[in-house]
Amino acid sequence: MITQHHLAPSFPAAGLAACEDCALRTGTICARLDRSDRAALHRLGRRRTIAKGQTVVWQGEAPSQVVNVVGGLFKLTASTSDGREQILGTVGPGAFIGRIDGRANAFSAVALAPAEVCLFPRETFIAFAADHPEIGAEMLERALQDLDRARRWLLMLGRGSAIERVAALLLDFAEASPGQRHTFALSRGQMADLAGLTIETVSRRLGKLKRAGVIAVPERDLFEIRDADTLRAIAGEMPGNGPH
Amino acid sequence: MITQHHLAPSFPAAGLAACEDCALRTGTICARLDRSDRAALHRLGRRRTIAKGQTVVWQGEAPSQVVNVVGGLFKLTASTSDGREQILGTVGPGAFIGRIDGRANAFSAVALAPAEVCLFPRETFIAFAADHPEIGAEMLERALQDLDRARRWLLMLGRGSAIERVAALLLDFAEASPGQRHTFALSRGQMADLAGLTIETVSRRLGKLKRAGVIAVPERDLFEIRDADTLRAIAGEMPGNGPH
DNA sequence: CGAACGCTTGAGAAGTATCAATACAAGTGG
DNA sequence: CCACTTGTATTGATACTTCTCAAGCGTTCG
Repeated sequence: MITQHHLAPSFPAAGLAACEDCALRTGTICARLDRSDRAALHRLGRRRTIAKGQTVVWQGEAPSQVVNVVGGLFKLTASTSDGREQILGTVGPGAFIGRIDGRANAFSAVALAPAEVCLFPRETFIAFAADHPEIGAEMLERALQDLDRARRWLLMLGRGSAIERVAALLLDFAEASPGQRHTFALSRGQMADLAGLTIETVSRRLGKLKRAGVIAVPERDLFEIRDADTLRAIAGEMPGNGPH
Repeated sequence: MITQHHLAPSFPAAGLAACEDCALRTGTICARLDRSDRAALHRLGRRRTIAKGQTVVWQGEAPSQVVNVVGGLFKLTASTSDGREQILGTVGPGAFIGRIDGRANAFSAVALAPAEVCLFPRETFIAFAADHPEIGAEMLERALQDLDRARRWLLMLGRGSAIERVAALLLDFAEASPGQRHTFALSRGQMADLAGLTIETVSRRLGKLKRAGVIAVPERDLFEIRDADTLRAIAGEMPGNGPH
């Protein structure tokens, strides 16, 4: 789907031994490395905690470092020259941010929630990756997944109405948190930026879904899906939207 | 930009020795292989000519083969369940189409012009790529480029007005054919599918640009840029839109 | 010539953005 | 504790853009 979500709410404390805890996770760049290689990679980078709202990658700048997301949630945003912002997607644990060629970043990456990352100097990381083809394979897999998600969202933005987009977002949020009640991972404004709409339109469409009994919103940042079938029908069965 | 274009109008005749001519090109998957490896890869696939309008990859199907585009132009399209079609982008020589994991394709690939491709059975290609890391590196580079283009277009579809999208397409076409006069690489309907608009809106916006003296359209599928600065201003300086 | 196709143009309908007012919760400082 | 500010969400009225439906035009091709 559009957003990748938290695998777990907590992460190991930052520290020298952090890699050994962290690498147990599936889906990280390091996952395919053996213990000694992982230790070598660990020495090249440093672990940092990113506060909510902080930017780790800037649009238009050639990155001097690459980012491996360990925990938390980032939005990838791009702006037009006249200041309109579009969220290109969100990424969570396991994501790799930063170009490996020397070109400027096409987007900025901003933490939506407190996050944990590993930073590597770009050149150093490239040199390491050259010696470890497993990393390249992992990165290729991730890139192809990201490409798929981007193209699915492209279809949504190109051909979907406002209510289709909002419904798709809700299903996306719901997928991330099992159970009956779900939280809005994004504010209304962020949902609008992601869906290519305005805050008002998002709010109105949510209201419409609420009045139609498809969802319920007991609190401002909580919702419940009352009629999942209708919601899915509204979102439209986009190709690949089913269970992966 | 959004579309990748012809590197040259002609390609070597299909034949057993074709690889040796073709591989001289830059930007193909094979480019990084040495002569003997290329010959080995050549034995695994087969070369085919694709007629205009023919589909090589189907949305929703798990691909049994992967496609390496040698020449021509393809559109990548996806459809919603109710039949609305969105072009996700176009790809030209050097492009690689087809998932390497077993999942279903997220889009169809249709030839917009007579094309030349190399087809490889998926499993066979994967096995070969596993033995030749250069291929993985090349594919990663391509995937990241494609991702960038997809995200740029995402910004356009999410935040751009109809006239911005049309102007961006024109600049894209112009970039592909040097000189004063440029041809529309796509029909009005295809431009509409790509820009997420209707045929009528595309036609109307073109008329508006024509009346404003920004472009001239001496023939139906030819245009001239009269006021490049204004056209660029209308398209909006999207990040990375400048000369690569 | 007539049919088919792609493109253009028009009028009205639908959807979304914009501008503006209001509500509500969480701080902040007196 | 209260008044005040700030940020976020909702709601309303209106304007604007784009879509939809429909007709007309030019070219190509049988």
